[in-house]
Amino acid sequence: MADFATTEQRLAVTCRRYPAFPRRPATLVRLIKHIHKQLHDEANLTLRPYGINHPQYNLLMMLYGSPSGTMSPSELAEAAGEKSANITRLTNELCDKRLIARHASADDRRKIELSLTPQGQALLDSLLPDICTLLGKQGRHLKVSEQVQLEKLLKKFLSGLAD
Amino acid sequence: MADFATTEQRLAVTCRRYPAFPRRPATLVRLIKHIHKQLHDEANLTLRPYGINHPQYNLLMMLYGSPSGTMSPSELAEAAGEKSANITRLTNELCDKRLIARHASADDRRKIELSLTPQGQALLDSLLPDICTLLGKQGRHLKVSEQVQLEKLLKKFLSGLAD
DNA sequence: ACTAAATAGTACATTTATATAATATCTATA
DNA sequence: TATAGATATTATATAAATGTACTATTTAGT
Repeated sequence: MADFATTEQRLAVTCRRYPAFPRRPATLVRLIKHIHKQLHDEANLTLRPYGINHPQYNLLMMLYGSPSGTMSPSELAEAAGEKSANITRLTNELCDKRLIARHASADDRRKIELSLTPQGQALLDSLLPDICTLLGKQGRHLKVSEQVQLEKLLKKFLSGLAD
Repeated sequence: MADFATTEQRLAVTCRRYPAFPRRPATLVRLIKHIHKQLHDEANLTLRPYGINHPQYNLLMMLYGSPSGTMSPSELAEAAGEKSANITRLTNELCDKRLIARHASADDRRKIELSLTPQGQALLDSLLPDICTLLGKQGRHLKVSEQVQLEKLLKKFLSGLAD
């Protein structure tokens, strides 16, 4: 899977059979897919010892990075890129583990405010060293200047995707 | 979701609370996640009228791009980035729709050879124009030179991910 | 104030993905 | 040729994600 050569060969065959096929964008799309899968799997592997999976970790980190320390389920869904229906299940699981807490919002009674509990905070404190190590390893093949350039290009690419 | 600014704000807060957090790799990881999700959703939207979803389309395209025209389930799993257990269900669905066919391999009776049927080929012929349009649109914000550069950096990034 | 439309959240049913283990076949070596 | 180990595939059970529909609340227009 980390070997991309066979994928490129398949793209070459595809373009031969269907010359209009936009090879470069297609290559980018397949690269993104490969990388995403790899990142997802590696994160899950790192997180497993801590009893949570990647989506759950993401939710915790969204709350960790929230300026106010709280987010509503729909904000969380948007931030984490999950469907809102999915958030209910994931936050239920995190509530069951006492990693986050639900509180009714004062100014809009439709809303619920989610926040990290001390236990949730403690869990993050315990696992962040491993996550930092992982992120460091994942970026190791790129010089800082390349990381900056890649970030810039990815943002530009993202901006071309409709929403 | 296509607005990445709030994500960057959260990363800033995260780094303030936890200075060792590797901000640049983390930004790359979140960008990849956002882009992947967007690509996945847009592809599904385009494919829906044709009665297949993105994973199924991917399998068909792997076969389409295969030099020999056939692949075993495990080759297909590797190529499409699906877990091998998942391939059984997906290929079952495609077989039910008569888009692919299964044949026992002559030289290794453990193996099965999967190939596109004429109907599968016809379906691809009918949907590829829409897919090409989509891919063209998705790459439109990047100049060719930028696409080349992005491709190069993504490959380098991928090479740093263990397998 | 009253009503229509919009928003927030969740429940439920369905679809999709994963992990585990079972079965069959092949390969290598004693 | 026996047999241990590796490989290919699938069955089954479990988990995760999604779509749809529903309730409650708020907002905006009359």
